Amino acid sequence: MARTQGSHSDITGPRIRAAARVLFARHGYAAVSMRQIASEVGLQAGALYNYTADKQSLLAELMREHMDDLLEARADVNSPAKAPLEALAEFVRFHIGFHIERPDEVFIAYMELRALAPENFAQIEGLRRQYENELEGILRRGAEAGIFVFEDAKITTLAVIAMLTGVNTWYRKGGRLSLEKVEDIYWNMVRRA
Amino acid sequence: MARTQGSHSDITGPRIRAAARVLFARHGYAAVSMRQIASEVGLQAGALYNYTADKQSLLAELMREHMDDLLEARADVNSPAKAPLEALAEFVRFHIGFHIERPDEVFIAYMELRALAPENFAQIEGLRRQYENELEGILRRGAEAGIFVFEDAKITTLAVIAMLTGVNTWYRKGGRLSLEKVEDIYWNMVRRA
DNA sequence: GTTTGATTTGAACGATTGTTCAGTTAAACA
DNA sequence: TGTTTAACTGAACAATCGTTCAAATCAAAC
Repeated sequence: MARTQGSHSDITGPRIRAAARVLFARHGYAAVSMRQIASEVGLQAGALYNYTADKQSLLAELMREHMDDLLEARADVNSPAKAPLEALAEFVRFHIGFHIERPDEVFIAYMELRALAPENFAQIEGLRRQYENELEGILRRGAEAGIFVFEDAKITTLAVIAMLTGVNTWYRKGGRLSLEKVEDIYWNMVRRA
Repeated sequence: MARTQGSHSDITGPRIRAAARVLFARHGYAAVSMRQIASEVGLQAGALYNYTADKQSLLAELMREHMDDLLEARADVNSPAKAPLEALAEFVRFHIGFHIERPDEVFIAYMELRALAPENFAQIEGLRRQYENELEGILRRGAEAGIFVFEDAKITTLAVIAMLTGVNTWYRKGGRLSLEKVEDIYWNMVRRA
């Protein structure tokens, strides 16, 4: 066995995904060629296929990685036995904080769903629903306790998440507002609704 | 001169743009081929070039058409000498009403700016700024009159428009909420901020 | 019924696409 | 030092891309 150390492969893989992430977010999946990605990493196009089965899988991997990070980070923070109102506040702050740090990933996860092959779409959609269920659970428990009032838990879940993810359309790191300010703003918006 | 009447060209042109609009919105500009567009209209790809110089111009035309409609519709409604608060309410209702009726156009105008060649980008951006200036003018007049309070008129303008255009991420025609309800909701949100 | 010119076809073009693969390179082991 | 093998190159592939254009088609005008 040669080249277990000093090998490039354990650093090239992440570099490829990073380049793809930036290019996909900036120009869109369909508009980016494998040669562009390779050139960004300093490789020939053929070398990419040591790290991904094809272009489609590269996109799917990026999305899966993002969703896995999201669910894992959420699991780290989540404390199951909390009052609904407190749990909702915690969720809002977590969601804003996580998404504000990853504008490229969020943009891709939202925009390029249409570029996913059916099987990949189903998988990513499953992870997404898993995350939505966290919020939906909080809302349902709140409704049972008579704290929250809404018509449909599913729709309300989607509306809240759409609203929260909307931060990324206007917030840029290093802007006037601090993360805490933004979290407060959105928490107030959610609470009112 | 033959075929001034009964000619197909005055119906084929709009049909091409309509097909392109739907396909661009659904799959993205880069992912849609001229052959797909042509096939949707029942033509061969070559025939499209009687109606557009190239694919890029087709996209630019769609955007320009949309922005022209927007500015024209706005000019029809706008009554210049109104109190700032009333003018702002009118603007919010107009913006929501106009955008909610054109989800495809709005989505393309927002997403495919990156696909525009520099000169087309500059032109569309000019029209967009023209529209933004309408709102910015209202805000400035309101600030001078001491009715509105904000730090930066330009940023506030962008924030309000981004927020309003956000309707299209969740509102679908035929949903539970009526147009008037939605207009009310957003007007309340804007007024608070 | 013939002419006319707008409209469309169908084939072709060069470029670019995603992908494959035999061969080269160089680091790690014996 | 020589062998091994992961990592990469560079060329090639079939397919598809946007675009062009001569030829065919069509319906209105005379």
